[in-house]
Amino acid sequence: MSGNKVTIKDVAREAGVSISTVSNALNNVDVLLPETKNHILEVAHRLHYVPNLNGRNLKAKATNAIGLFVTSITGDYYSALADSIYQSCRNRGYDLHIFISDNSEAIMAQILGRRIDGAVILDEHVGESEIAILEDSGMPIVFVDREVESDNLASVVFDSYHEGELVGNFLLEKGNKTFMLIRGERNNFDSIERARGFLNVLNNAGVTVDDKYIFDGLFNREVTYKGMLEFLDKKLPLPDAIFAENDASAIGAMEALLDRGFKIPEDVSVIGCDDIEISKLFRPSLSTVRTSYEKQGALAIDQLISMLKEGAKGTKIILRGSVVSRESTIERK
Amino acid sequence: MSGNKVTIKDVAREAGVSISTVSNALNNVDVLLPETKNHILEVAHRLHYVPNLNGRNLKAKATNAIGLFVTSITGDYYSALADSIYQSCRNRGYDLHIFISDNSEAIMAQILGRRIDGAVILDEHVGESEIAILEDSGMPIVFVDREVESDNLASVVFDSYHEGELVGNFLLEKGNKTFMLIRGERNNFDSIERARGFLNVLNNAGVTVDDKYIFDGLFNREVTYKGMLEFLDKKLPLPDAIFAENDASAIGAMEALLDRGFKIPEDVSVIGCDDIEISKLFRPSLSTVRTSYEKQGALAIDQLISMLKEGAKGTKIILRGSVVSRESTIERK
DNA sequence: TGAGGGTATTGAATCTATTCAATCTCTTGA
DNA sequence: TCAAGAGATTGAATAGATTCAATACCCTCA
Repeated sequence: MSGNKVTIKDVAREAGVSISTVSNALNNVDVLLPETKNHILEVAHRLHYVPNLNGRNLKAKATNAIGLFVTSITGDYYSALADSIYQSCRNRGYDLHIFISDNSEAIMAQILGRRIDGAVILDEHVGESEIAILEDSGMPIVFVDREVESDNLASVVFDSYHEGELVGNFLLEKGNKTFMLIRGERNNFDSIERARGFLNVLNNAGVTVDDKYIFDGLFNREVTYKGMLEFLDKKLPLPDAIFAENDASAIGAMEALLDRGFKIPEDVSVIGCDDIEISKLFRPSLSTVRTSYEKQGALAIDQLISMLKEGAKGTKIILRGSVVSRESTIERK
Repeated sequence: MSGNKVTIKDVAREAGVSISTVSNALNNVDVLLPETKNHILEVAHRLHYVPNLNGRNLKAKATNAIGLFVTSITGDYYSALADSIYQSCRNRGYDLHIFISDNSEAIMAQILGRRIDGAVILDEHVGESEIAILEDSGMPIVFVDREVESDNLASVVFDSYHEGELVGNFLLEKGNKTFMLIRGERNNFDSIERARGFLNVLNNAGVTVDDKYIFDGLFNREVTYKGMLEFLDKKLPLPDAIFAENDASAIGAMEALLDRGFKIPEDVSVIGCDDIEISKLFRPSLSTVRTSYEKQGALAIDQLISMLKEGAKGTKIILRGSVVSRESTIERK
């Protein structure tokens, strides 16, 4: 009926051998008579025996599993990253356990509680003091949202400043002369860096952006939609091009413009950043900056596994994006 | 420097008490002198002690964790479901471990290996024989992609047949007379049921759909886009309304229609099923059938936890959707 | 003063699987 | 025939935590 938990002891009794022998048979330790081994395997299979992982991992001091810690699982970034990390783990023979977390305690419990052999962390809840503890624990960990580098701590991050530069150069090359910047969150690192890169490029070209043409979209579609409508109500002249610091925000801006009857890109060009799924599907399709989340995930696992298997030291990897030009931007004379 | 693994033994030695006393202090067993307990807690904190979960779970025969097994983590359905399951687990005080899987062995290893106390499974790789083993194991499990019901096995599924009926009735009430059906996959249960519900409603109203107006979109945007272009090239009269069995497919159909210069909904109405994120954002926004993944996730966890805590028996829950009317459908005279 | 009783603490068993040294069995060769 | 050696199997220790019966201690009261 139920509660039928088969242990190695049951297999041993049923097969008429010792527990050690069953263990050897199951772990391919090549010292058994083939007939003994086959018999044990047959019995184990018949009883639906599956090793208790708690016992196994306790003794082995290893789990063959990697943990991925994220604050959310919704959204293109998270799912693309999780997916590429999954693929990489799979190719390398590791199990992947994904944990969603809204505080760092659970993360520390899983990592220091030895339920995994290594971790990838994308979670701003983890603070400096916890990083120090993690470093001290010797557990190999790769951060994908901050720059860290030590014996057992590594990171794979994007160059947000460069993304801002890319957009600035792209828009200038297309002949745009006046600009609007829709910011993300004021104290978000990526937001600050994208803005800095963008504005520096413009400044170097002798272009300044008036404060009236900068507002906070908070990386959010609805917020930007409303912000854009407010801007349009002021009846100021439209800029040649708008840079929204992420695609969700850019879509919100485009919706507001379209709802007010403006044509994109004829009246104004719009470019975002991130290349989320909707960007390609929206009409007009959105120009943007693509960074490879797949590459980020793969590099994170590569690094984690070389720390795990070869005892490699953690390093810091910085990835750069590239512009994807679509319908929402146009060449201006 | 590193590899610094603190065990309960270290805490006991440092605090000058026995291992049992440390265990009692940490687990709030109320038999200790407050000063002893506080001292132990202080030492444990100072040493950054975190219990080894393998040891703890082995002895306790419980993990306080629920496993979610999915074949993928990308896509609106998976992420919405995972998110609602996460929220429910969190509210109930359980950890959630998400596992992506492309075969059933890993699932069986985790579940029968006792690394979790219960599971939610959305994974067609799990076959009948494995379900029998799971049932026999007594482990509480909720399936969200198939109907199962036994002492420790439960399910929460959608009524796809009813979804098809909803669309049929909705389109008939809007005055549509001729129809096109874009199917999903021929041997997919949801696809079969949605088609059956839709066509039955039409048949009961005396309407038939010619085979020329039925094609397979495989639940896929690109495939449907191409299929729709092929259809349009035949220059057959457009139907009043098109039902695509999922939203991705409906978006593909709309893209083809728009690219050929047709107007939606003036020339033809389009309705999908699933209410994915893009549906609301696309222009025109897509009418569709909404089923609550959030509710599905919450019910799955409700059920799982009552099996876990109260030893409740598994039941079968069937959820129904409702039509969301947006810009892509119109009233016809 | 010493038996009885309550409270705080500890020792030892236990959970399951792995590992390695020890044992047992069989064969071979002097 | 028996020692040596090879090969197969087993016993016992171990991993880190929990649990419960047992002990130690202190106080009270006859």
